[in-house]
Amino acid sequence: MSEDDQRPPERARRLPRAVRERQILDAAVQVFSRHGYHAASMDEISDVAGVSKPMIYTYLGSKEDLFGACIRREATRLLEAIQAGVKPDLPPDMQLWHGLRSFYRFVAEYRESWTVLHRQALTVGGAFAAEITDMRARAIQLVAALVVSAGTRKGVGEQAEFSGEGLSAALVGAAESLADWALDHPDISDGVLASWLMNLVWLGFNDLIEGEVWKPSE
Amino acid sequence: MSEDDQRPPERARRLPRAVRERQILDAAVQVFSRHGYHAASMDEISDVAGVSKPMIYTYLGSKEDLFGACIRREATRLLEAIQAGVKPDLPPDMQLWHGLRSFYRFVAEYRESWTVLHRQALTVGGAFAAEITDMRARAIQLVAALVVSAGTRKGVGEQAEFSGEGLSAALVGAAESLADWALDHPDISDGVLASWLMNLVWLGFNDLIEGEVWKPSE
DNA sequence: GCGTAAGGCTACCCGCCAGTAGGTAGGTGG
DNA sequence: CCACCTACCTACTGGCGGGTAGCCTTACGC
Repeated sequence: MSEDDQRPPERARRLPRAVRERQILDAAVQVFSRHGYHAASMDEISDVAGVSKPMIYTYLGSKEDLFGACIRREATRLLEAIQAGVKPDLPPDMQLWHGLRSFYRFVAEYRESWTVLHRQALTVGGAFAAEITDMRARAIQLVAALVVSAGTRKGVGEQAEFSGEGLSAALVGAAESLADWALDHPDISDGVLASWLMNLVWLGFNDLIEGEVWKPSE
Repeated sequence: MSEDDQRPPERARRLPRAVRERQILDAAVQVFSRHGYHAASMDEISDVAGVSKPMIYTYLGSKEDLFGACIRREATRLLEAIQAGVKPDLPPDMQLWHGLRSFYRFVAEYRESWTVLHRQALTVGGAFAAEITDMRARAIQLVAALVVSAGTRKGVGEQAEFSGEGLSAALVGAAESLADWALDHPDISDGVLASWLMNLVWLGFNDLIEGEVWKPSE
């Protein structure tokens, strides 16, 4: 009998570092997205990655370092996905629409990335929470710029019924919430989701610009 | 010398069970809202409550039980606060407006309750996540009922540009996100916040009902 | 003034898990 | 075939924190 008939379950061996790091990060994102930072154990991550625990420590450092690496990789992916879809020379509403479509496409394709960024990253507290909050704030300001540019173009300043930043915060929240909802309704396309939001938000926003205002009726 | 000149830092002693339970729950909400479920330690909670750890276990059971008690108390508070503000015989838009105002008043007054419910409860997984998701789903359906009642009144059914449930999910998300934003802007009143949202959402929604639809421009 | 029950605490146990020490196996140059 | 390096692993430790055993103390009935 030859010496290879007793090989254990055939685990890939002696792979280059870059490949291992990818495997580990993939596994970490998966486990973190399922259990959250604190409830995730390094043992489970190493299991899923098909790699022993010390590998993780040599390649990617402590648990916190690992989580940071995940967050940054996924955040970069998300931003790149959105930027790839946006066409800067279009009018504000079309820019927003394309951004939204890219966003929903990303969330559908990388649900675990989205879960980690949206749900889990804030629960760690400290530096990561700040990092994420920051990124979100930048997203809000980006949207606010679109909104305000569309607004001032028509001569609307800041007034009681109108705060660009506040409205943008609401809009971003609406987009996120709809993303979560869409995870349970995978048959709805990104175009439809983006359209819903545009119809909800942009029409109302247009009215506001035109000076039409909703007021409590008594 | 009398026997009371060496009293330690004057901790309230021998209080009835109901009072202790309140103290413990208050402390737990505070600590859970700061650190999240897993990172919160029973020792810290007992410290903040001014009570020893075994008290917590005799009165409120395990850590999970305690968290459940927090969630349920705060959820009840929130629902009662909203129901207290809503006037069921008004038209849909005014109902929504009053509900939103009550909601923002609650969030401003009990920020920790809101944080626990919104941020932390989902990270525990299992029964609590389900419970919260469920509550949120009920909130969405409630809003959806308002939206649809206003919609069908004008003869609009389900169509490509219009999904009552989807829009409501977006609306609830917008409301939540604006609540988070408002936590950093405490000078903005609940009435103003609610008005912003009404202007953003209700106007757009009205247009939609009237058959005006936003479409990508090419 | 003495039993006894209920309020309350100190001091401990023990499992889980982040992090590591120290070793083996396969490849490469001489 | 020997020296050495790098990829990789098994097996451990140390501490943190959930949960508890057992004791003290105040109030009250008799």
